[in-house]
Amino acid sequence: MSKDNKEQDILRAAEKMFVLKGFKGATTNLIAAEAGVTHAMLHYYFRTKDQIFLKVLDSYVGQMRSELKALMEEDVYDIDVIGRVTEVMFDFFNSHRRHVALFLEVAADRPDLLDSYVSDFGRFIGTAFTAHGERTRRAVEKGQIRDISFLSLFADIVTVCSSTLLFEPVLDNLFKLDPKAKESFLADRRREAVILITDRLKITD
Amino acid sequence: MSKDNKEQDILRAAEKMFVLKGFKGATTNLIAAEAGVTHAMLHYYFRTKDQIFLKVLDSYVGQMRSELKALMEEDVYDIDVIGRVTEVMFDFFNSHRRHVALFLEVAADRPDLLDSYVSDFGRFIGTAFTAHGERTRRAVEKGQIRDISFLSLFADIVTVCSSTLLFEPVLDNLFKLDPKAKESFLADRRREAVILITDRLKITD
DNA sequence: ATTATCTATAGATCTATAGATAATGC
DNA sequence: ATTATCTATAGATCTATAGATAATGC
Repeated sequence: MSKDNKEQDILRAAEKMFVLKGFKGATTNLIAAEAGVTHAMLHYYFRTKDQIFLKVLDSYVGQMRSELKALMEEDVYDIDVIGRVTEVMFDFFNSHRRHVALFLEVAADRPDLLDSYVSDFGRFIGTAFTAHGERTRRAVEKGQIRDISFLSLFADIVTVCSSTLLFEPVLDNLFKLDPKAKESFLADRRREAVILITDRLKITD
Repeated sequence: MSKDNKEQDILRAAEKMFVLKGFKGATTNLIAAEAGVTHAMLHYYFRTKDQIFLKVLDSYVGQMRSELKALMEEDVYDIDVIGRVTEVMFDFFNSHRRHVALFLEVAADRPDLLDSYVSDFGRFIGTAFTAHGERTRRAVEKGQIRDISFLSLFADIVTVCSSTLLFEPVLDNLFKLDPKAKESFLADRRREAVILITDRLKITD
């Protein structure tokens, strides 16, 4: 009713449609219909589709980064801790399923939309990676985990946690897994993710 | 010049653009420009954009399946063999990089385009999975590899081999890795993929 | 004659804006 | 008066087709 409501409705609708249909697929008409207004309203509040996207992204990046930061704050050097971090990362990707696909689409098709984040992002990555790189190096030295760089470890975790979720459309539409089967498959993948990461770090001597 | 040439030119251009821009992004105009004809020619030869896509896909599915079949023909029960299969799978995904992303887009947005493959695909998967499921079970029984189902093993390999390549746009556009750095990163990922898979299968007793 | 190619155009649909009207806040 | 909302429409662009013209194969 009041300004804030419609504006928020539009942002919520936009987020839903972007995530569901991708950047190109989420037309202003579709978003407007979902928000229960005419598409002219989107332009009234946000001028352009790009800016709506950036607004949506903005509300996310903050949240995502703090979640990721919390996740990386742990002292990563113990195998059990890394196993738990893997679970948290899996759940993180799981609860942001289609967001990752959206992010990849935009990175590929409209990297300009992400420009304003690049330097910021780079700085965050930079500090996190030097700190964790150091910790990882010491853990390897002390023989707590097998030889690995932090970059490889991070890429390993992202890899095993995100991949299944990116293939979700295949599970849904091609294999036609029913929700129950999918749920149990995903639970399997979560266990497997932890096994893959921790086994790789165990010292076999 | 002759009919076959233009028709082939169009298919080649279509494949290139679909892979580069995705299904939605590869407009008939773009494909026509790439092929050096007017877009009316695409309709003359193939009637619709959907049919062009299906023609392109057709030429691929055969090739991909035979590659995949060759890859799965090995008796999968020895850790070294599985390690080599992982390398082959990584190279397979690497040489079909953007095809996987295209496939995921179509599976999500236009699953109807894949309908004609579903039953066929299902049959292939079905036979392959029962055969390999049995082999895997025996290998586990004989103590050659640690307890795992073939489905999990297959999903593990696909996961560790495909993920990095799906994140390629992020490496290119956000991290702005130069080709040299990317190449060495990918070589790292390839080694890591093998390590992850084989370590998970080793008997630790 | 048949096949290949182009121009022109129809009909959808998309983003964006102009301008009229309704609602709200003094 | 200002803010919010809608209708109508401009201007791009996309897929698809009709119909004219050029090239090719008898």
